[in-house]
Amino acid sequence: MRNELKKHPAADAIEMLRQHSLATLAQNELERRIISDEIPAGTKLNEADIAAALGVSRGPVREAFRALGQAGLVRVEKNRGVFVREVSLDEANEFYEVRAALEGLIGRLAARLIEPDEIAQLRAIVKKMRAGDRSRKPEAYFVLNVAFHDLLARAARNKILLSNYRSVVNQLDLYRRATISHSTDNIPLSTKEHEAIVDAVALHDEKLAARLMTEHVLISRARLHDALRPITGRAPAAA
Amino acid sequence: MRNELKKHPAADAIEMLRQHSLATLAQNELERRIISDEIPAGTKLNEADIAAALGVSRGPVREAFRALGQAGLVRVEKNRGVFVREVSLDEANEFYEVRAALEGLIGRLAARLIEPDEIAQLRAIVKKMRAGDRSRKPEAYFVLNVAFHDLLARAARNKILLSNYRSVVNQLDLYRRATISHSTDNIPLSTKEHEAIVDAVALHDEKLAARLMTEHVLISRARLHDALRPITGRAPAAA
DNA sequence: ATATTGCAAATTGTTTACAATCTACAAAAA
DNA sequence: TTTTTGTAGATTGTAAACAATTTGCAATAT
Repeated sequence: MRNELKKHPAADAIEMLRQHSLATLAQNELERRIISDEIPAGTKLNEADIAAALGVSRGPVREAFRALGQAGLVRVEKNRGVFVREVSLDEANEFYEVRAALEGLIGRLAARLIEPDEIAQLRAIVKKMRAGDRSRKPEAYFVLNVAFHDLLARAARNKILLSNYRSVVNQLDLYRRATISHSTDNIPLSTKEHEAIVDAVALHDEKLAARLMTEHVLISRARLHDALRPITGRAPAAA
Repeated sequence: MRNELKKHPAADAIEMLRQHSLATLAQNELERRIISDEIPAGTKLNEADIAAALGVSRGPVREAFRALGQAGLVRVEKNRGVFVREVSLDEANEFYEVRAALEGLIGRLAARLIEPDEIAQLRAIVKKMRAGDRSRKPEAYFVLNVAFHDLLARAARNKILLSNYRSVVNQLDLYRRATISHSTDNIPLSTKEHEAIVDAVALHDEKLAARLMTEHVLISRARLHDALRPITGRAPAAA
């Protein structure tokens, strides 16, 4: 048996540097900035500028670009540069369809496999949503909404599903951010749906949870389109 | 209006080189070799060797590695190298769950949007499957099976769904190839399922098509596990 | 024998330099 | 004016050089 050393506090930091190359660092940092809308959709990403900003050379930045391109967060055009991806209305509709299917599976698996403490966490989130209902603070609600859905996605205990789900959500957010800053949505109704979902999951009712999750996504899409129609002036394409 | 030149035959080749950098070329070539099992799962990919084989420098190869890593086809370990991804049995089960959900959506959308000529193509594929039924040629059947499912995925007319579907299938194949070379599966039964799916899609019965597709995937998984149990000696984890 | 240590070679990570392409803008031509 | 052409600068694509880490294999110690 190998000599096991007691873990020193600094070991964490060492392990961090051990696994992360400059390319992954750059990738994580750019992903964070894109998802947080710090760098808005359509922005051109200049290699030299980003390399300078991160204090690295262009090589790692180019590697990060390739990964982000595959993740669908940027668009790479040869000899022209890379741009933060812009998601069209049609693409957003397609993403919603896929997300609805994935959330349906999440609902079913979560209803089957969720742990009691996770149910408690879900109820806590919904409680906060209800509390903030009157204030209608969109960004606060948005954070809670992400936490709610991500917690459920983790409760499904399927890593592949989780990563696919997160990928779809990230790309879909590129659309939402670009249009309205995730409008008021109609928070009270959405919160009621969340409550129904928690109840179904807590009762381990797989079919109901799956159905409610799928419907919740499609209703959210419809709500977003309703909020959008007065702006664009045209009805979104039918699903 | 701009002066439009008639398209010269060589224009295609020029357009090819115009859009593809050496990095994307390397990515496509490696992806092809991995998916075709020319490079089997677990293989270590040496940067210098691959660069030399493709006649390029290491830079583009490293960029390709990053994209393939994000696509889930290779695993990147810092300072150790990149390896063709190995998909475990547990991961394969997770992939099957996700694929079942995606195929369900594909069945529903295809039933809604499929064109007559596509139905004819589906029937032609199934006919070939039936013809080859007696010979039980696994690799020939495998090709037809891929064609069948990919055609349906395209018929769903959702680019996002299509790319997600293909990504899942590619990664799932890493598992199948590594275990048995996609066994005899029980081709007659599988072909019957395909026929039922075509009928449902041709009748535009969305609910039925969705259900049949989902079940088809889960049954395929069960069949693969049945074929596997005599080898591994243990029952696969429950879904 | 078994485990540990210490190089040398191989491999990966990163930077730097160079080549090719695009962009912007001015000059010339229609 | 409008369009075209040419050129300088900026930006991206690729290759090559350098630095850091790992790996394989002796030599040594236990």
